[in-house]
Amino acid sequence: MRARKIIHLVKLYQIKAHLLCIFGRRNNIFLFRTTLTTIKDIAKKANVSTGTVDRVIHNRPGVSEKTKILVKKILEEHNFQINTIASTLALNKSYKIAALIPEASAKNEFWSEPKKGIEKATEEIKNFRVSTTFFLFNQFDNKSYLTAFKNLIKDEFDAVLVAPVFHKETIKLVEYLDKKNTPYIFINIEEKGLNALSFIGQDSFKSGYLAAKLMSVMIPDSSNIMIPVFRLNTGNYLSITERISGFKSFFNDKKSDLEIKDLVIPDLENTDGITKVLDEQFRDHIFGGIFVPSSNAYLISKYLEASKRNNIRLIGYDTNQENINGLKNDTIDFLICQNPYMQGFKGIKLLSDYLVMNKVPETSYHSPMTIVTKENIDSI
Amino acid sequence: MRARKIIHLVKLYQIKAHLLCIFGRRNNIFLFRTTLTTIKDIAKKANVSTGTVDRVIHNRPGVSEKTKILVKKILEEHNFQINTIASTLALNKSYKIAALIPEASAKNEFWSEPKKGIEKATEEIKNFRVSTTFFLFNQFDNKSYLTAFKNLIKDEFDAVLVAPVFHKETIKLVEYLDKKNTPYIFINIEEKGLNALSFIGQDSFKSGYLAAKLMSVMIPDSSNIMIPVFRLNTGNYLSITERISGFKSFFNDKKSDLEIKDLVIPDLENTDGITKVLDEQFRDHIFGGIFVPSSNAYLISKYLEASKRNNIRLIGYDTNQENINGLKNDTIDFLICQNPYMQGFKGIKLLSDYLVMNKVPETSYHSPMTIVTKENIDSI
DNA sequence: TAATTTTACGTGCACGCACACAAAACTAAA
DNA sequence: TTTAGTTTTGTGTGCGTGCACGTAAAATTA
Repeated sequence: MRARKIIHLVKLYQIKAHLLCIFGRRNNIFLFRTTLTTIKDIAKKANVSTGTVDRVIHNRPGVSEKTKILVKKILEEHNFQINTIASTLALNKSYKIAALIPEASAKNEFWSEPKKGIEKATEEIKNFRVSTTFFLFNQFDNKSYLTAFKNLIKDEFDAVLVAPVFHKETIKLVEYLDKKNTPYIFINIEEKGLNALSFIGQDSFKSGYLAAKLMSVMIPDSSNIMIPVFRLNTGNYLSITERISGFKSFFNDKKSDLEIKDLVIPDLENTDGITKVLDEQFRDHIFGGIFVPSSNAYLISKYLEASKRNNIRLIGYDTNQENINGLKNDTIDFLICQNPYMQGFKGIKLLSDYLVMNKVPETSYHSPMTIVTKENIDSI
Repeated sequence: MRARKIIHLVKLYQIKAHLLCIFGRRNNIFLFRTTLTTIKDIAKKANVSTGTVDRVIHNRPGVSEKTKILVKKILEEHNFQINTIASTLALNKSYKIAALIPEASAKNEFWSEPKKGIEKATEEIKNFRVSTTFFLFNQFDNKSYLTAFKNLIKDEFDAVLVAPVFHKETIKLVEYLDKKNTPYIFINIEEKGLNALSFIGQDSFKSGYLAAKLMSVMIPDSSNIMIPVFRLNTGNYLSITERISGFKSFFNDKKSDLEIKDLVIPDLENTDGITKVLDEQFRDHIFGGIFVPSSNAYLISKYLEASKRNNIRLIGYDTNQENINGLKNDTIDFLICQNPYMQGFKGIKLLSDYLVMNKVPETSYHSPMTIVTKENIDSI
């Protein structure tokens, strides 16, 4: 018994000695370390019990104004921050996060990446008793989005990660969450003006601007550019609009007199239809480049290949398999990629940090715009 | 007393109920959750005490073969993973990481970013009792690197994060660390063939390849390209070589017959000297583009401006202030940026994970090659 | 002034794990 | 069979925090 105490004393001594921080500089050696002050230490300094310190920290009632002020002062003096890992252990509380994202399909595997990121993050935070439940929907079917939402509200969740693919339906969802005071983060698609805790995704406008830059160095100043928009891209409609306006604003800023032709393509399932519409355009114009503001660049790529139109520069979004094929056979020049894995990962991490340690995230995290070419595709 | 027990039982029940996982699919709802099995649970199943389970988990002696096998079986059946946060709390052990990186100067603020990343990571892991000590050196002075190293070995560290700026000196450092069995990770500069736990930085070869791609779309096929190398870039010499060979290999692969002129510039402090060397080159050749494989693109940029040579495409590395100026006044077209903040952050995180939870990192993490232009510089 | 309520603070257990130590279960020699 | 030694297993304490509960002292009421 005695011996054990001594051993613990020695341990304690080692730690305390170890924690003797030398802040400041000496021989270019910096110690960067935040002292581990415990509520016990604080309690001793304030001549109160740990219970009182705890009450002060959590603003629980039952502390006289006098001691409250004293303890608060000492807490601040020591820059005390609660030890989250001990706290979670003691709290023994579990959190449930819902992830409302599109399901990946063979045709469109984009959303498998955020899902993987979410799963990885969930794995990392499981010891904090945070779990994730997926509610998947068809990104082309707003009904399925509503169904997923209805399934979601059957249970209680502490936070929600949403890919707000459908605007109107998202308003309803948000209304519900706001009423319930449930925090939520948007990923991939930005919805401004709502009470989201944060947004994680690309700055669509700037990505369009960058695409324009790339286009401008590839084509002569006098060229025309086509921007085809596919009807069925119901989802990230706003992103697409933003990308386009970013793209155009580059040439505006440059005071370039090159012409940009918007083109709506009604049905992305119908190859013949696409061909017809594009043939028409090419009859009337000479295009130097095509900017596809969605992930469907491969459709244009296939058309260009089939109709043997060479020397037309093509820039698109996202590294889905068909786009990658386009890159590899030299019909697509650049793809702008938005790190979808990271979006899912970060989304869950931020929500977990918010729930577990009350860490309020930034209002937005813009994922880096990785530029993918035939040459670097394998290293992305 | 009785009441308290009951409350705890209720708590326990809630958690267990909560953990009743429904794996698999139902209405597109997935529960992604790894069950929280404790050593207590395992002990009960195996009809042994938690002490025995603990001994088995950590391969400690004193367990009969029979029970060891039994416990191991049950551990595997439940896919048991120790709860790191409870473990660190119980271990009450502290780890010290040394960070051996160049110091940022007014002239070269690049290394302030990894430092910030390291500080941020340290802050995040402080509750795991991991601390970081900086040993800074002058990136142009190998003596200072050795001094920093000597300061480092005065103390004992559990892991080291190194920017191996000087090759020969790094060999010595590594020899020492290997003997001491201290794990180390390289950031920013790759040193192959050593026992580093991991490398975090750019794939220099691929970045050169990408630069070549960008260059190739900007200049006519018949142009000449200049690659100036500055003598004083002692540090990342290998990276620079790799970048150059990546760059050249792009045009090799393309079977392009354009000419690439290597140029060694002796003294980067002497503007007149630079001007003289470059003037000479421009007298003899017509260059369509210049690829600066170091962070000194701004020197070329200044020359081009001063000598009023327009329409020469310029690609460089790193977003230091002078390079940014070059971007903004349109003399530099592209900068390839290597996310230095992330390198520091990730380096510390990986070492901490390795120390605290024995998580072995990948052998290399290549940071995304962000392409910076005048147009997106403000959003990076 | 006593009885009662309210306020203010201390105490002890639990979270999941690690580890020192106690205890029990064998083993083998006397 | 007893005893000492060895191996195996069980127990208890602490890590830092949260919280239910206990309890003096102070404030209020009768």
